[in-house]
Amino acid sequence: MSTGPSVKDVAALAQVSVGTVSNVLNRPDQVTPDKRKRVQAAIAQLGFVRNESARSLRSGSSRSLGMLVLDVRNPFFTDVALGAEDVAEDHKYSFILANSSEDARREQTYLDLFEEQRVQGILITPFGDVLQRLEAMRARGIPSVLVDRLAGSEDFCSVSVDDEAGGRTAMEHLIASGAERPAFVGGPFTLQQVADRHAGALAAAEAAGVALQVFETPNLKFERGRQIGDIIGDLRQSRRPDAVFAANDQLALGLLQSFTAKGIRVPDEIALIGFDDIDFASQSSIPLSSIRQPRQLIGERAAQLLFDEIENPGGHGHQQIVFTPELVVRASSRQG
Amino acid sequence: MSTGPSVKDVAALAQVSVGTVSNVLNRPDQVTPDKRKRVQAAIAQLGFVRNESARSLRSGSSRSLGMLVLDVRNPFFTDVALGAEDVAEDHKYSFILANSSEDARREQTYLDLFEEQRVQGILITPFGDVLQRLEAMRARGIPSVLVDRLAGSEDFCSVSVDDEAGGRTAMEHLIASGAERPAFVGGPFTLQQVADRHAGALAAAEAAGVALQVFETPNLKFERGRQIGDIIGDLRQSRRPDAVFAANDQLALGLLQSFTAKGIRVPDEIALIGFDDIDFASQSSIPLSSIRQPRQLIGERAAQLLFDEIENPGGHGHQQIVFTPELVVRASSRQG
DNA sequence: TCCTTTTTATGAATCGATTCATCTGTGAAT
DNA sequence: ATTCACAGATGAATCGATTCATAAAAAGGA
Repeated sequence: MSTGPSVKDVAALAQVSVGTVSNVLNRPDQVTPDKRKRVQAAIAQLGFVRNESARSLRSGSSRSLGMLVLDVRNPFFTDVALGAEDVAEDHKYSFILANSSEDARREQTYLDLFEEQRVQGILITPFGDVLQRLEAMRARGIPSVLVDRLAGSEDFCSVSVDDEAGGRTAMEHLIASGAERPAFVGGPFTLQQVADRHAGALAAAEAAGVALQVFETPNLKFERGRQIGDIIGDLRQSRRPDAVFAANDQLALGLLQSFTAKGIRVPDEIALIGFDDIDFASQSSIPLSSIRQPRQLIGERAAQLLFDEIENPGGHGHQQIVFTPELVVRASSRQG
Repeated sequence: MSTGPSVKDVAALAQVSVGTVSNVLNRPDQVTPDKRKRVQAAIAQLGFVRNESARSLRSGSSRSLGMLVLDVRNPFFTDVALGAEDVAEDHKYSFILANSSEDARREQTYLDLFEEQRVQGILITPFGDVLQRLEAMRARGIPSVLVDRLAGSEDFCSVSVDDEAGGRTAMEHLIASGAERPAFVGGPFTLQQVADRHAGALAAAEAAGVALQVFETPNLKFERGRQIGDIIGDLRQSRRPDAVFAANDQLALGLLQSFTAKGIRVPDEIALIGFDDIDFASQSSIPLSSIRQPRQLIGERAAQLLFDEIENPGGHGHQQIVFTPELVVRASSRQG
């Protein structure tokens, strides 16, 4: 129940001043080896652990980074997070991963938390309408970088892929493979990624002179894919799409599971392509075609941009890094 | 650059004392509606955000939970984390997820971090030798619950499945399906889960009078499975196992990918079973047999036990919850 | 030896929210 | 009219590590 030993206790035991203890903790080479050892011994003996709250209260800085993703269950985001975490570790920052679950309320709650904890910077894949808030936070000294989402303005750094190009590529591929009644599955359209991927697909469809059916979903999760799969599967043949572009691989895998269960042959009856190219895409029952994003690299670059701004707030110019996604064709959309 | 407004500024603007501001923040119903509204208006006007460091320094408590998992890329753990996070949210606690990546050094680093941040409790799937440290932390007021790992002693709460039974079930199934040269793939054996799953498999093999080959791996990741798959695939027919039990699904999927690439037929030439039954298991190129664990439920129960101890440190009795895992047979081990 | 520069050490002041002993004002009871 | 009880409000003291101006000690230089 005790609050544990403090620097004072350590100082007393080592017979030095509290300032010296603090120096051993933060600038060990400015302390005589003799005293340094005495202090370290005292720390070990008492089991002293520095109170981070007191530290960051006084010093103002917290040495931690927050990352807020749309869905931790999506391997795409854990891969991105891993890349970012590596960079954070190199800088000796701790890394707090939070999950908005595509829920605007949770997103706000976690931003509150980050702000209260005075994290030094935020990596975020926004869900709701948070850009204004992020700008306000930057003004108060907490910068942020948009991840997997192009900054519309020059006010943010962002690391993303060209979702529209990705969407276009996916749809062109489906049409080139013979699709006559293609569909897009995904949502919500307030999510920029979804809107862009759809816009690209629509452009490709229009260019080819075919109509694009749309099935809007409230989120991009596996379960939802299964549900839409059931709906699509139950359509009568003439109205049923013969090719589906899903806004991400989770949805696509859900669709695939439903189709498989219903005995719908993929790609013969319905061709299918996803987005992200998560590891499991290549391993699904029918290997899934997808649009590949450089997952870890996105995380690394985003963290690097964030550190650039943290360490050099004045001379930092906002940058938008945009990767070009890559078509990966597998059995789910290969021409029969 | 400013440090932002503090309670003092709010108090000045609202023309009340700092104590009243604090009361509005923490016990709003003890403040006259009139003043309460003035304070809230001032907070909004200044954009005041409470400094969590100062709060928890003074009050001693942090209202946050730490969770340390072996591998965030493994969907098993994100599912468990999700269950725990839900419970944490119900209690209005924030939830910090960290990733030891099966690395003892990182594990210690994150425990340091949790301790420095004075989290109220820890959920951990231990990798290295940390039980003593966890006991010391409990003595200092930070309790922990072991996740996916049975506590050997009565000193901890734990939520796990019976890994030995799971291992036995898996191996019995392989043998019943005709395996004559079964193998176990997994590691390191210092990981209790791995040791137990292997022990169960070994017991089943001995009972059936067949030898069990072992391929030890340094971790349980996808990549490693692919590597071992290549090694196994290159063995000459007579020495090559005809059935493999992998210590988790990630490994199993890696093995499967390698086998598929090498043209080895599963299950005809080599039968395969994993452990965890992650969502993707049912969706792999050849649907993967597995031993199912109740993933979210494990996380929920663990968090509940932790809260029980946090909120009632005196009258808390340690509990070991052990779920019985369940065999799920799919194509990867179905008799030909 | 004495003076200057550099290196180490000291400890009071500080960060910002919370706590709690104390004070004020209102209304009920005598 | 006087006392008592009590809800509300106050603000100085507090949590623990860091900072920084200052002092002391050590190392060079003349």
